[in-house]
Amino acid sequence: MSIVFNEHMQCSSCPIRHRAICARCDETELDLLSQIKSYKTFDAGQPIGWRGDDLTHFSSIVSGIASLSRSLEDGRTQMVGLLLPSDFLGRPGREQIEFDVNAVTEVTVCRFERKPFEKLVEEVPHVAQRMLEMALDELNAAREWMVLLGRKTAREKIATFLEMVIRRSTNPGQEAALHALPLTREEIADFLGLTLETVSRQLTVLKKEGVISFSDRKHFTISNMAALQDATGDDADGDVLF
Amino acid sequence: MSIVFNEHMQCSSCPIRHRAICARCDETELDLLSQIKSYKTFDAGQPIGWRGDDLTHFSSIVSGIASLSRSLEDGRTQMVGLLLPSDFLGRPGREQIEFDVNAVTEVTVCRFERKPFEKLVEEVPHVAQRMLEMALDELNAAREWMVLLGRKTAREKIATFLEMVIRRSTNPGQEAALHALPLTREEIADFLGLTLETVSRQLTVLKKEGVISFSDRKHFTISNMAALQDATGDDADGDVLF
DNA sequence: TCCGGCCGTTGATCTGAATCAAGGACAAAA
DNA sequence: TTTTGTCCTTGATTCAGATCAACGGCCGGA
Repeated sequence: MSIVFNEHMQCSSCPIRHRAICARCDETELDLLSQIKSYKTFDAGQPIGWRGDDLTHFSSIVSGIASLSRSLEDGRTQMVGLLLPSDFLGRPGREQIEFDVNAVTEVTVCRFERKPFEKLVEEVPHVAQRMLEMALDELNAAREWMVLLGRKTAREKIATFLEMVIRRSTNPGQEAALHALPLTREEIADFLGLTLETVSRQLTVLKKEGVISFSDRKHFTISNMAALQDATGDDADGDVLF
Repeated sequence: MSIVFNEHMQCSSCPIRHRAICARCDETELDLLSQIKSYKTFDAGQPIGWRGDDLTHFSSIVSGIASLSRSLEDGRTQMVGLLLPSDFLGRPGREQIEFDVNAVTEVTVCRFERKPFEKLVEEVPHVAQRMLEMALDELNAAREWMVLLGRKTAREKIATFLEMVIRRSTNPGQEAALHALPLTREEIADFLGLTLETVSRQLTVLKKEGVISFSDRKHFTISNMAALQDATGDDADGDVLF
């Protein structure tokens, strides 16, 4: 059974209450946010917005996964971010969206109209402080990702990606657990700066080596975590990418 | 003649007064910052800090250029940021440096000890607000850079890089002007996810095509801006990368 | 002025991943 | 059940950029 998000939803029972932009807010501040919030759900595969569109709302992902990407004219596409629950979408001070946003799975967002939200950011320091923290986390993740895109081999990219998936999954500790891979091969390719064929081949190699195994296209298990770590190309004291 | 940065330097006559983290501060707030600031200069080529070092100070670049980079164990290196005057270094809430920092040219920073600065970020909303703006700008730049690293050809990378250099140079309008290229070929390669040989070759190609010309290794002129733009692979309504 | 050490250029060759191409598996629709 | 479309896999071939290698130019120090 899943939660229903509507005007009756209380912030206090929100699943992202302590991780989203409202994390540092007290009850009074939460009330201010609450007054300007509304929920919206997008079907899997639906565009949430295109680069250049007017930025009418700021949103927090409440459930589901959205992608941020940019395309060159000839169709080459690079994903530049994956938005998971509690991640924030939109940037104060800009009037347009800067990247294409798509719902990878069904996505529900908690959103705020632009003007009132920008006013609130000025007036409630706890919101700006939390947004700063989150922006710096994302900046770090983006920089780690730049290392992957610029310098890692296809094999290292795939291994790093799988490692990230299990670290960010709902049961991160359990390496033997079945992990969901919500992206298609093409989406993974756009995330890693590869082609979908190369993604498929490298997954097959890791499978043949006994490092991972698939129950179906979208679910896998780690059979040999040490080997996966090794294949990432990162130092042993590896960093947290997201 | 260059400015001397010492304890007598007044914030009001600081070259980055209106762009750095203090940009939104009023005189009173500036005074608080002023009480905990000091200056430090690093020679060209010197390391400013290594990943994992204790983060003792937060710094604003006052003059010069610094680089942020990460290396894999086998020596492959990816630059993940170029810090120009007014850019900020260090991240509240972390106790270690997360990337290697090097002085590309001689660098002077205005710096603040960690604890008092973190306290100040909590107490002076204008600082957190400005830092948020700057972090979001950097995040955007990092994401644009991810597109370059993941999807652009060597030629497109070089053209995009040159375009960025002239946009961020001190005389951005003047396309006929002589522009400084403060990085070595190897540094450019580490920035673009290429080898130094490929950088050299692509610069030669653009030179032979009459798009750019070099007066010496570190200074060039744009001869054909339209051709350079075209070679970047970006849409005509190109974005601002930094 | 000569020497030694970067730094940069250019050439030859190699190779990892892209591209081109053909099917196969699966799920939803008819 | 068959059809249709999407997603994925696998094979053959190509090619952009890496790698390996040699040398040239410039600058600072002796």
